[in-house]
Amino acid sequence: MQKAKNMAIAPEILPDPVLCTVDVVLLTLHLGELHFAVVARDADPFRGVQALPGGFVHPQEDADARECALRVLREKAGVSGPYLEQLSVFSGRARDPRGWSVSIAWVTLVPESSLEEAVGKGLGLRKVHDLGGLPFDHADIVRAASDRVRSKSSYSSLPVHLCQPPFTLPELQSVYESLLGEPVNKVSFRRKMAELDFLEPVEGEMQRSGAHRPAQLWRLKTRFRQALSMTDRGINSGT
Amino acid sequence: MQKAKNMAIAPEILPDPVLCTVDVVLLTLHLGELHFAVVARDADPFRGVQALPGGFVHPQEDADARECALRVLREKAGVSGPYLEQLSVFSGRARDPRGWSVSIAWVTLVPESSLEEAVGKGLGLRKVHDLGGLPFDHADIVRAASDRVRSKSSYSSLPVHLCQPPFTLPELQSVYESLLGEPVNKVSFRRKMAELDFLEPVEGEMQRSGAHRPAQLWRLKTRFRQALSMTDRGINSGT
DNA sequence: AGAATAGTGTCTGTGAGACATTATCTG
DNA sequence: CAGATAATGTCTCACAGACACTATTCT
Repeated sequence: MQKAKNMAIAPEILPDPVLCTVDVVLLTLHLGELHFAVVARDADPFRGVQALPGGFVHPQEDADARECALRVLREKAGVSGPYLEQLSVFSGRARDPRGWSVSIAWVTLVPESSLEEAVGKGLGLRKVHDLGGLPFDHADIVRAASDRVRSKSSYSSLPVHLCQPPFTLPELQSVYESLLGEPVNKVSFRRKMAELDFLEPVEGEMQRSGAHRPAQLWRLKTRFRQALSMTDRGINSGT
Repeated sequence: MQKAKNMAIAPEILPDPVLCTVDVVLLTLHLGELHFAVVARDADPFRGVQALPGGFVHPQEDADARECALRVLREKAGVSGPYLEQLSVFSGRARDPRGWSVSIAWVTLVPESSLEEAVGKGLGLRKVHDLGGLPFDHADIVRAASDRVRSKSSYSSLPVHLCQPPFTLPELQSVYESLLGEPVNKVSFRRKMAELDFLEPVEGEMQRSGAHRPAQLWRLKTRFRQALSMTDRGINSGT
């Protein structure tokens, strides 16, 4: 990379500076309820307050905003290689006392087991409906994230990222039910999973909780680690 | 560490500057095909090249990014009060020779008739598949916009914004068919419009092209000017 | 009257949900 | 063998699409 300060901008047309940040809504399922991760802020404003993991874009380190979000996730939650989707931009002069700011918000879904170490080091988990005391417009961001995830859950493979592979279909079904907030018909659910075709069986079975037939174990097909599998006709409530 | 006092940010923790811009994909239907608007750039880089209407965020003028996009639309395309939806953020150090930049991209849909004046003043219209010669990553942005609009068209009221009210149901159906790229079943289409419930009849009828029964005229219910009406089960092809 | 398009009634096949049944484990 | 849960077979009803029919205009 030899490219120096090639294209300078004439000072008179340089716009006023905008603060450019990234915030990540890290979602996981804890005791059957959707939670998001918070960390204590280490600087003003709101020093010490629990907030979404985030930070300024570092143009020297981050090739783009996705890389920035991945860095934040690595540094603040010890998470690597997760499903990561851009949510929306939250912007304006009112949301941050330091000035006109842009927050590029991301959503990521991880199985609870992948957070154990970070939770030991101070990462917090809060229910997505418990939004009190969040700084900036982080409550809006979390609401947008959980709305997005819930609505996508009804017609896509998205919820699978909350399951630690390998997992059974009954386990995955209960994850869908937690997100959708209602029971799902078992036969329809399995038909839909077959149609979406994002799972592959893992050889070997699990027996868990003793006295019953063992269940087949499954994992996500690798080509769906970032792309979602979607269907026109959603998964509906059942039984 | 941080010695940030009240509002000021200590210089040592100030991140490198990021260029913050807005780009708008203005879509309309021309001769039954989806087109996007371009304007000649009035400054380097790419001065004189046809590009998406856009520009730097002006923190003094724009309360937030949506207001900025609306200002751009007003100034460069003479459009006011359109349906406007945030598309995505395009970011990184590679997309703009001036440095690490963020483009907050928006999509807007307008009826062709509302562009007549601006087209007379130099606004260009290009087919969404004709992406040659666009600067920056504008081709990616247009692709993302048309993909988004096409996919939302199958299950929402989105295409209605391409129709100048009042319009007839056959006219609206042909707009849906243009976007979906396939014919739609008339009975299903009308059932779906009734279910989505975003239209209201306008008193008076139109007769057009003479010799046949006149059609009822419709317009969008006001509460759907920004919000979309959505359905689980999409509009599918027919006949 | 006839042509042309708007708008509706109705049949049918597909597929989602309900329910019943089989399968396979533990104790 | 009983009990528990996994997995599947099958019936039914709702709804999307097909098709035919009616409605209303103009020439």
